[in-house]
Amino acid sequence: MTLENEIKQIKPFSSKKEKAIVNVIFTSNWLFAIQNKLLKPFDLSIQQYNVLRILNGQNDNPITINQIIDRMLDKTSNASRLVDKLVIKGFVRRDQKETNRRACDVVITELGKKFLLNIKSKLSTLEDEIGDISEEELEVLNNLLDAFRKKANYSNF
Amino acid sequence: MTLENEIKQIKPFSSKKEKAIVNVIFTSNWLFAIQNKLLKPFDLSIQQYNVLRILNGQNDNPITINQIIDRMLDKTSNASRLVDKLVIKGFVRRDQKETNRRACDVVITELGKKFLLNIKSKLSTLEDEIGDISEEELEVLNNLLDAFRKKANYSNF
DNA sequence: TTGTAACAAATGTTGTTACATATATAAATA
DNA sequence: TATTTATATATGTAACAACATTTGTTACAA
Repeated sequence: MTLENEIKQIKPFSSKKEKAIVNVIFTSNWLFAIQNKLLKPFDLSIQQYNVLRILNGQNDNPITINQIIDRMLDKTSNASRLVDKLVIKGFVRRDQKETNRRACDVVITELGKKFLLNIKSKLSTLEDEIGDISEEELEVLNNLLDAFRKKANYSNF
Repeated sequence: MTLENEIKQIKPFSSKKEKAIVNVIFTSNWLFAIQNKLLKPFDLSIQQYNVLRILNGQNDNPITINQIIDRMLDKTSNASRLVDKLVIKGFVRRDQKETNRRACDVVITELGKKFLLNIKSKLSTLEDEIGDISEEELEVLNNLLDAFRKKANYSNF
């Protein structure tokens, strides 16, 4: 179904670029809704899930809160409290850094790894069941999205 | 810049589709942050802005709250309170429907139209300054996103 | 060395969102 | 007609997020 039909738009988009902007946002929200539904039974928010994935991707190298924020898809200012929740659940450990007592080392625990593995097996069906699109097309999509995020040099946002 | 660099990922994505999922979400958040920054001086949230655009797209035909929800990019359950805020600002009118006293007619006011026009002129620079990508590529991007949102018939999310 | 600035994280506050529930009305059915 | 069910919106509540501020620590310059 095309975007115009899905959002029941009457006026056409004023440009392909405007449509692409809306299309990216709409698709993202669509993915969010699906993921959210899948994560709900695990009592884990998407942001918590993403932090867990970031830590898992570190191969046991601890990272700081600021580094987590850097790597997050949505640069939330609440990483500190997100980590809190993961600590309470036992999925994450947070220790004061030895070299810098302001910063802290955050690392995923074995329990966190197991939990994530369990979730991933459930979520992988999501990947299988969406996207009527070939490997070549996925490659193109990824490249176009990367290009789409370029800003003009003089722009100041 | 590629996605992997932007989110400083160490492990590669396990599939092009997984990368595409993250890429769409990341790009959407990127767009959100830019739009948010541009709308901030107007004291208007993105959701309020979107509702205003939906109403403006109606060519003076009133629509109900449910129809607004239908057309929204993020199907929030708070359309009622969003309309509240726009009514307070004088950008929108809400009347009880004559044919159905449960429902209501929501319509944009002249003030709302003027306000939107003013904002749009500011936001159009956003469109001009992002996306290093041709018209043909935008067409491809839009089609790929539409295809990406397809679900397998048997899937139940 | 002392004072100031910069930094990393945590926290307070305010507003928003999601979800469940309530209210009011309309439609359907017995 | 009376009762049940469905519909459209509104609202209460708890969790969450954004933003600003605070706390504790480090760096650096006078």
